[in-house]
Amino acid sequence: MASKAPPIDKRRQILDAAIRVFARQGFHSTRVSDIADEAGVAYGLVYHYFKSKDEVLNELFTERWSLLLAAIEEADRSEATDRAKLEAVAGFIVDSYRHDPELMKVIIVEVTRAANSFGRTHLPEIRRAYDSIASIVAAGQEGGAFRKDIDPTFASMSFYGAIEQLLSGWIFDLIPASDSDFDQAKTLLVATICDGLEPR
Amino acid sequence: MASKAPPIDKRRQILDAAIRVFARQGFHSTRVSDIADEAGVAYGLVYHYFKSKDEVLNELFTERWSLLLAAIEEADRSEATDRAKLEAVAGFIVDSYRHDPELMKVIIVEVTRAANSFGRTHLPEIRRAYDSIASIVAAGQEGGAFRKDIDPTFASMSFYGAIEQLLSGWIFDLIPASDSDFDQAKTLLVATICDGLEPR
DNA sequence: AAACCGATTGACTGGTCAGTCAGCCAGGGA
DNA sequence: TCCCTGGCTGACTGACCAGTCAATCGGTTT
Repeated sequence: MASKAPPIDKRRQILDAAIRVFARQGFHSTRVSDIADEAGVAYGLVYHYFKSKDEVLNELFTERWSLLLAAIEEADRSEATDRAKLEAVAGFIVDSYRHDPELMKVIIVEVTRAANSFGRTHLPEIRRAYDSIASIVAAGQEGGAFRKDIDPTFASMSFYGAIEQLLSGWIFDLIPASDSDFDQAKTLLVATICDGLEPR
Repeated sequence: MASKAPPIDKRRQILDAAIRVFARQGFHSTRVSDIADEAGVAYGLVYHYFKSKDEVLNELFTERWSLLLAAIEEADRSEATDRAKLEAVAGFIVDSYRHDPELMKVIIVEVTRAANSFGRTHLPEIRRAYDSIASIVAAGQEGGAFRKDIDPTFASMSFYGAIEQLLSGWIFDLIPASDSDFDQAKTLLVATICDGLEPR
């Protein structure tokens, strides 16, 4: 008993190879043969497990984005202060990058910031993230923790935009990306959005 | 005398057509023939004026980005308050979108947020924008207008990221884009980054 | 051992386009 | 009138690559 799955999961192997190749060359300039080569697998096998090249990227995105959505929604529902909820969101995304920079690079560069081509399909899911963040802000306004003259949707876009810009900076070596930079970023992100630049 | 240039500038005509087509279909899925058709011009003429399809996009980006850089750098040098300088930057970008949404869509979607493929070539110029904004923030910190515990580069990335995210929201119909939304955005953008979400 | 079946292989096909190029045409000069 | 020049034309080519498919392999069942 207990041996329906082959010893090595070729499907997983292909997905992991795809992460590496997409991160290195970008989705558009990777050939399906590149993925197969990187995975050490025959060309045709990619099509045994996936309907198309697009579906490979799809799978990578969905796998990770659902985690991210879950994390944001959990923060939203938690009992923490509103500011701590935002910290949790920023923290989760920054840590995602820290632990798997290649995957996050692919997701941001090829999906999230490619809303014209590939990301178009996923706009609803992407939007759900903005909405959940907006919901945290709205709750903060209700409870008096945040001022009420800034539209929650607007605040959410700014916050998320700042996070993504930061990741882009790391991805393309525009800003230093050490462990301490990551930790600082979490704090500063929230400090900026909550306290602002002007001294109190 | 005075007629070296043909009555209609075909080169300009091609560039304008390219803006429309790139905005509609995205760079990757527009064929050079699409540009020629939209411009009402023969296929080969595109190659008379431009070395390649890439060069068309290049030209569009450079044309507009240099204006943007000039505007930011002028704000940086001006005598206004530091907060007003940031307002000038946000205002210029928002107005650019208001007056020419298709061009800005192309620039953001195909260059600025496509740092992996096309944007890679332009990273230095893009970076210059971040740096100039950072320089405004740094000046504000020197003069005591801004708190000093937030790294200027970090603040600059957050600010620019927020702006770009907002434009993306307009571009992809995630948030309403009326004239009053544009005006509000300028103010809120600066209010958020300077004052923060928490009440004072 | 023979039939069976899903995993695996990689040569091949069909379609798509960027870029080339040989030549056309209009109008200015001799 | 007849060249000459350079903007302009669009059919054509060569390269590239996603996706197909017929064949093979290796393990399991009867």
